[in-house]
Amino acid sequence: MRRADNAVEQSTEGAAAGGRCATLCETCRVRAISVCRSMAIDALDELETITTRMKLPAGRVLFDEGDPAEHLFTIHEGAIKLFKMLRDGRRQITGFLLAGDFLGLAFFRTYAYSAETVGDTLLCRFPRERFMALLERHPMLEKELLSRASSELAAAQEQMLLLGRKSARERVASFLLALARRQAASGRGSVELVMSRYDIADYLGLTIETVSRAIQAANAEGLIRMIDRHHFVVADQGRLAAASASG
Amino acid sequence: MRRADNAVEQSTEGAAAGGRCATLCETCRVRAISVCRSMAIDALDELETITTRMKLPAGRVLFDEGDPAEHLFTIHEGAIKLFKMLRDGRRQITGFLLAGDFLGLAFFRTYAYSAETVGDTLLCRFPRERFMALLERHPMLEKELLSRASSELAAAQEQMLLLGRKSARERVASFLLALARRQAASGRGSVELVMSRYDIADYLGLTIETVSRAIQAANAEGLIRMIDRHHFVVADQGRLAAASASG
DNA sequence: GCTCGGCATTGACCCAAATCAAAAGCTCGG
DNA sequence: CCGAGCTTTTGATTTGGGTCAATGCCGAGC
Repeated sequence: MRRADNAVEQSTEGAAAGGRCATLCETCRVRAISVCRSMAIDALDELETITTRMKLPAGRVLFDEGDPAEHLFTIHEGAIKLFKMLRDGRRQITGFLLAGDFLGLAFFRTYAYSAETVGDTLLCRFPRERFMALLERHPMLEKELLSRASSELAAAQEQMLLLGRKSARERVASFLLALARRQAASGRGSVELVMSRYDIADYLGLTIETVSRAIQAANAEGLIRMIDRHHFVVADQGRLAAASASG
Repeated sequence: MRRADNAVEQSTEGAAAGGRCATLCETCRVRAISVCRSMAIDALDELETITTRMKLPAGRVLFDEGDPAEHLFTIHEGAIKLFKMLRDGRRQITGFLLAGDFLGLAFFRTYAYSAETVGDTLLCRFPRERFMALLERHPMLEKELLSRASSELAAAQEQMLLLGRKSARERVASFLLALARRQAASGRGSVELVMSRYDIADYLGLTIETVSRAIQAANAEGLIRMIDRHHFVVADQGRLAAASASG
C-alpha cells in the first residue's frame, strides 16, 4: 500500500509552454465521457494547465479517509476502488470507478473515504483550489458536477438496497449484471472482473467464500459462462436479471 | 398511502400579491439551515413566488420511484423517509430527512426513490422547472446544492459501511447515536424516535424483532435509557459510541 | 371504562451465510 | 522449469439474525 507520491507523473505545464500543438486534453480519449465534456476548447486549455497526468500500478493509495482533500481526479484508464474501514479492519467498498469517472468531489476539508487503484491506472489530477476557481468561471462545469453527484447518489441508494435487503445470490447477480452493462458500452466480447474476489466481497457485504460459491452457481446454472477467473460472458440476460431481483 | 394531491396547500402567490409585508420566507424558522440560507433577501422574494407550502399528515406519499420529477421540496417541520422497494415488497429506507433538509435533487426525468411523510410534516414545494431556472440566476444556490449533494453522498457511504459490515447491535447503536447527535442541536431533553420499529428495521437492514431486542439490550446495559417507546436519552455516550463501532 | 386493532416485545426454532479448514490453481522470481 | 506464496475454490461446521408464534401494550372509538 505505497502512497502515490512517488508515482510516474507527467506535468502538462512544460508541454503547454513548448509551442502550441494539439494538447493532451483535445486528443483525450475519454473526454466525451468525462467532466470535461461540458467544457469548450478554450476552457480545456485552462484546465490543462492545472492537470497532472499520472500512471499508477495496481494497489496504489490515492488518499486515505481523513486526509486533507487536496486533489480531484478523473480516470482515464483502469479502475479505482473507494472504501471506508472500521477500526478492526472490516472494510466496505462503496464503489468502483472506471474510465471517465470523476473522483474527489468533497465539499469538506478532508476526504470521507479512501481511494486505491485496482489495476494499472491512468489518471488526471487537479489541485482542488485551482479547480474550484475554475468552477467560478465555467458554470457548465458546475452543472456537470451536480449532475454527476446526483447520479452517484442514485447509485449509492441502489447499493443500499442491495446491502440491506438482497440475498447473497441476488447481490452477486446484480453485480455481474451491472458490470456487464457498464462494459457493454466499451463493446468487448467478454466482461472483465478487474477486481479480486476479496474486493467483490467487500463491495457486496459478503465473504470471499460466499462470492466464489455464488459465481460458481451462476455459472453452473447457465446464467453466465466463466471464461477464466477474471472474465465471463452473460449467457442468459433475462434469468440473470431475474436472479438480481431488480430491473 | 393516499397521495399528496389533496393535501392542505397554501400557495404564497396570493399573499405576495396583496401588499408587501414580511414574507413567509423572511420569517421562516428553518431558513438558517435550509438551502435558502445562501440566498439574498431579493432572491428569496423570487423563490417565494414559486413556493407552495404544504401541511401533510403522517404516512402521506410525496412521490413514488419512477414518477416524473416535477417538484423539489424543503422540510420545515416533521420528517420524511426516502426508500426503494423490490418487486416482492422488501424495502430499504435510504434516509430520514428532518427540518431544513432538501429533497428531490434529481438530475433525471424521474425520481430514483419514493418519499413519504413519517409524522405530521410541513414543507415547501417548488416546481422543478422554475427552480432550475432560478439556479441560473443564483450561482450561490447551485453551490449550496452541490455542497448538500456532497454531504448526502458521504452519509450514503457511511450507511453502506453500516449495512455491509456492521452487526445488528452496532447498527442500532449507530442509529441511536446519530439520531441523538442530530437532535442535540434542537436541544430537547430526550431524543425522539418519530419513526416506527418497522421503519428503523428497514433503514438498518434488519427485522423489527432484531431492532426491538437490540434496543432493549442497549437499555438493559445502560447505554441508553428508554423513556417510553418513542423517547430515550443517551445514558453513556462513550459506551454507545464504542458499541457503534465507529467515531 | 371496555374492546378492538395495530405496534412492540419476548420466546423457540431454523437457516443463509460466516467461519474454519484444506486443497487446487495461478503467477512470478530465480 | 520449479516452487513459494498468492488467490480461488470446495467442503464441514457454527452462528447471528431471520422466521414463526404468542403475548403485552396503548390509543382510538364506542
